[in-house]
Amino acid sequence: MDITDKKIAALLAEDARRSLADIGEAVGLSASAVNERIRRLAASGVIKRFTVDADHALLGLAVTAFVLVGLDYDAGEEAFKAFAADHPSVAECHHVTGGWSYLLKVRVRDLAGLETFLAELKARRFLSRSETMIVLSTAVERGFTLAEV
Amino acid sequence: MDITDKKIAALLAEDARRSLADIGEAVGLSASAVNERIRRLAASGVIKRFTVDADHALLGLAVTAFVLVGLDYDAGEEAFKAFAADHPSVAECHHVTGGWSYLLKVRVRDLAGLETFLAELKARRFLSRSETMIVLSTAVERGFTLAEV
DNA sequence: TCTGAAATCCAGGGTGG
DNA sequence: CCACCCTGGATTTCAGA
Repeated sequence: MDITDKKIAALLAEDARRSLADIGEAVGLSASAVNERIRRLAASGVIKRFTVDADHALLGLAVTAFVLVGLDYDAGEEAFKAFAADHPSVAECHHVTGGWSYLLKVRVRDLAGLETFLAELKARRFLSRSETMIVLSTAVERGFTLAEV
Repeated sequence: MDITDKKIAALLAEDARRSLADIGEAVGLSASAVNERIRRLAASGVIKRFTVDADHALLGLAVTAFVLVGLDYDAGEEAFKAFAADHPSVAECHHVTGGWSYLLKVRVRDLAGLETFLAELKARRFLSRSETMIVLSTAVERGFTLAEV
């Protein structure tokens, strides 16, 4: 896990389809050496998976929202996490410090879909309170850059 | 943009290194037909980019936090967005509805790094107020699943 | 669907810390 | 001695016809 590995990881985060030869040129290694490093990065878990960024609006999920959840602990924290993991609208679920228990990032087709989602949370008695912030626009969304490492 | 395209996109979101033949088998198409569809998905912008999910903790970014920003509009909204776009610690920046202007997702090495980041925001007079939620654990983090489409 | 071109993967051997 | 790198060829994947 040296600086070269980090450069390779950053290059892959930008474009995972870059050829090994290209990456090698950028970091000053042969294609096979790069291949071996990527294999190790994946094996060690630094690279969790190869994936694609999709444009959710084009896929019919026009609305993104963040939901601050004040959990009703009678309902069970594990049950809540299981619900979040299983629910297809939940893109992220973080346990956070502060006045709220969890922060959810949800993606739904439209505002009606958001209302349905919130109704589900209420029906299952997970909420003691909640606050929803609808995303109007996203200025930045990225994996990571080298500078921050 | 039919159901097959969505299936392909979902499969790629799970594992972008799956072979065309595998994907073809899953959706009932030949490898080259899949190849052509992926090319179109990328060209049309449904697939924005191929990338990797990295384990930020292993890369030395142990702390993730969400910062709710109440913008001081004298400082300039465009300037703030430019700051967020350029700052390596900012993973996401969303303009949101509700009592706060922006929601930032930041990744830093440690709590000292978080403090430094907040100090930068203050030094540039972007904040009229702010609230920081540190991520204790992340239960869900994924691209998208087919069910939600 | 087929085919040439390109990328990836693997084995072997070499080099430096 | 171990970790890492390079070369060269076999195999797979890819993009266009």
